[in-house]
Amino acid sequence: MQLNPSQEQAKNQINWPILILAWAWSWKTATLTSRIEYMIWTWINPSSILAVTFTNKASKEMKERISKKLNIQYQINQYKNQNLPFVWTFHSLWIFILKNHIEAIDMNKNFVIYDESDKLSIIKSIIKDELWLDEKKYIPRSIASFISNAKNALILAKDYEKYVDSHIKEIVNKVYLSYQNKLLENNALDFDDILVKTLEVLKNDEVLNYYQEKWKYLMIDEYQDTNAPQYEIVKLLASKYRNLAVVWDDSQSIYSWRWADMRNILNFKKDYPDALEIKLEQNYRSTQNIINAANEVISKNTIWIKKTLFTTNSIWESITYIDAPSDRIESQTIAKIIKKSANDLNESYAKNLILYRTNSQSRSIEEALMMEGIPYKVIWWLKFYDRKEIKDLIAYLKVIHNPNDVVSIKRIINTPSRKIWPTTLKKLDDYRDEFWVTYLQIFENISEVDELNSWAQNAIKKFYEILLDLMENSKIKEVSSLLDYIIQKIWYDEYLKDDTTPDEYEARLENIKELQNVLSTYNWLDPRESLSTALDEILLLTDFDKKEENSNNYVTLMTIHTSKWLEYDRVFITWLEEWLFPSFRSMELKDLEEERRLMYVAMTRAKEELYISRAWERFQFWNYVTNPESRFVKEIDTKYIKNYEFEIKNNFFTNSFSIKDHVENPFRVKKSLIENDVDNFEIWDRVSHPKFWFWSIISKSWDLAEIKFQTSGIKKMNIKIAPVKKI
DNA sequence: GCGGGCGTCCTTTTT
DNA sequence: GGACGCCCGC
Repeated sequence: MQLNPSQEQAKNQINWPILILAWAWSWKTATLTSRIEYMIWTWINPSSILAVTFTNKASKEMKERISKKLNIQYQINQYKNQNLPFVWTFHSLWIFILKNHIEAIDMNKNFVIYDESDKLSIIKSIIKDELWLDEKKYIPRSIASFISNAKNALILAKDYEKYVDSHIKEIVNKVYLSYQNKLLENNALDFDDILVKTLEVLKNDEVLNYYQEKWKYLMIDEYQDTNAPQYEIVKLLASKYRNLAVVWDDSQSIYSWRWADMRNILNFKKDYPDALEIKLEQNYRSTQNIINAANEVISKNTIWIKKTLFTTNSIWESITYIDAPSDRIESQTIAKIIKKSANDLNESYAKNLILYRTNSQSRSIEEALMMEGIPYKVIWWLKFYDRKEIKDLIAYLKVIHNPNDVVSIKRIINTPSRKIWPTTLKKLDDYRDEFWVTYLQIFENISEVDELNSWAQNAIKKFYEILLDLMENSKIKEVSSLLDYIIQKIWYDEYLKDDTTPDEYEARLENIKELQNVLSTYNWLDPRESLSTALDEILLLTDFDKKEENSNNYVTLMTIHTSKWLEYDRVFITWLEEWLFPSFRSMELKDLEEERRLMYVAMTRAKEELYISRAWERFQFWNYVTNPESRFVKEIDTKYIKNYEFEIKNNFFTNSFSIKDHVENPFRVKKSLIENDVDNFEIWDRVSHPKFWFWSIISKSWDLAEIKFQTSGIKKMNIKIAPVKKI
């Protein structure tokens, strides 16, 4: 590949901070790879180069390119090889640092990582059993999001008190403190902690110095998506040698809801006022028409860096608009188009990507694809790890690895059933709190726990024996045979068979087999190490990462967020309706602009053909609703668009729903004529709202109330006239 | 104590 | 429409 002048400039500037603006498909990965190659060519030690990406996919791609260029091979634990540049995702990099140096902040390196549901179960138990509060008023998910917010703003539990300015935050403060204690006791970290603790570790001068010397050349991709802790960590790592290159695109910033903060770009310029700025503006993928239309949409944003994205691809294929009467016809049309081009042109189904705003929207499309007999695959993040059988087995592995992991112990102690019931567990917990011992210590001396009858003691003793045996075996067995051994030892297969229908049983066996496959890639490491490496990586693993690109003949379905980084010949963007995309939760300017960037990302996934679709009538929220056409469709000049011609116009409504089923869109209920009695509403009352669903009141002064949605923002409303109902 | 049945609460987006 | 929690009957 021949680099263009700006790419060339980015490649050659290796001893200076640089800021690279890279628009969609400007070959930034290729540029970065050339830069690495060039560095090595100037005798820079490869292992002192660190490149960080957001997704496993991106890091895999970069590794492949580097392998090719340098003619070398990456292996699973790349850090063992001293002669390769480090290419990592943010999360695996932080975990690597923690594995090596978490002792600097007095934690044990056998820590485990808790996922979202582990986290919620801890928070729930704190709210219920420790604070004796009603989990319906103090919703665990909501409290969890407060805590997550705090962590990403770098507010530690011990400092949270200073920020308490409302009743709810008082509760959050208590939960936060207790939650962190529990994590510490369990030797566990949650996702946010991975960042916070890494930063803490790097505040140790000796450790920091070690990494500054280790990685003298830093490259960060997708910098617009970094959040505060990530920014701080990168700043620390780069502060000594100042060889930091960051790549970003403001138009593709779609993670502000995860605290990604574009101000980090401004901070970068402040930290490195002498930084060189380079723009990569040539798009090497899409046709001019798609690029023009995408530019036009994004230019409606008020915060937007002027783009002169251009391409030399001169084909002017129009964007096709499927303006369907019903959701069923929308999906059927998509299926037909795919089927037709597959049949007529004998092309692979793998050319097609179907995008939607939220995961739940895949269903209607799946049905149509199924009807046409088109093979497809829905990509759901973390779905693999979320499955019960996988969680069960991984919980066993986690406990073997870290016996302090109480959450996992609780998960497995009665799975399969050992008749160790919740009351027994409660007694164990009380005992543990009273005598300050670990579960394992209790198990060892179970006969001293007088609160338990001999039957329960015996059951636990048996469980403990199993555990000991598994731990013993983990020292000698490679990780995939350890899994075999666990399954056999706990009679897991029989448990599944009893517990499920034959079909489900088959599906679960499939998943376990898949887990086996994943684990067996770690077999060549020594047993303990393979267990620990596998556990870290499985948690970060997703369906998406297992997907071999274009190797199979199926249509791919995913959310737009997931599609970032990918390119397909033919792309369908579906459900283009107001309230859905843009989402009804994102109607404020700031959020709306992020939705628009999301549309930009979606459009630029297409290389050759782009289809956009909406339906006049769709079955949604257990009703038939009509939503107006998305503003994003209107924002594309009609000269770029042609309308899809439906073949059998008269058949629309025989396929569709009868008119009487149709109801008013619940999102667009006109302001209520009924005046609410203001005195009926109290703080902490839960109310329903036709547009925003379920809320609770967090403050009230006469008729003006602040109402908080469970996971998102606070809205001010006048209770008297707002269409709210007490529930 | 367990499991089935019924009521409640939901659905952004993900490392 | 489905997941999950809770209640009540064995």
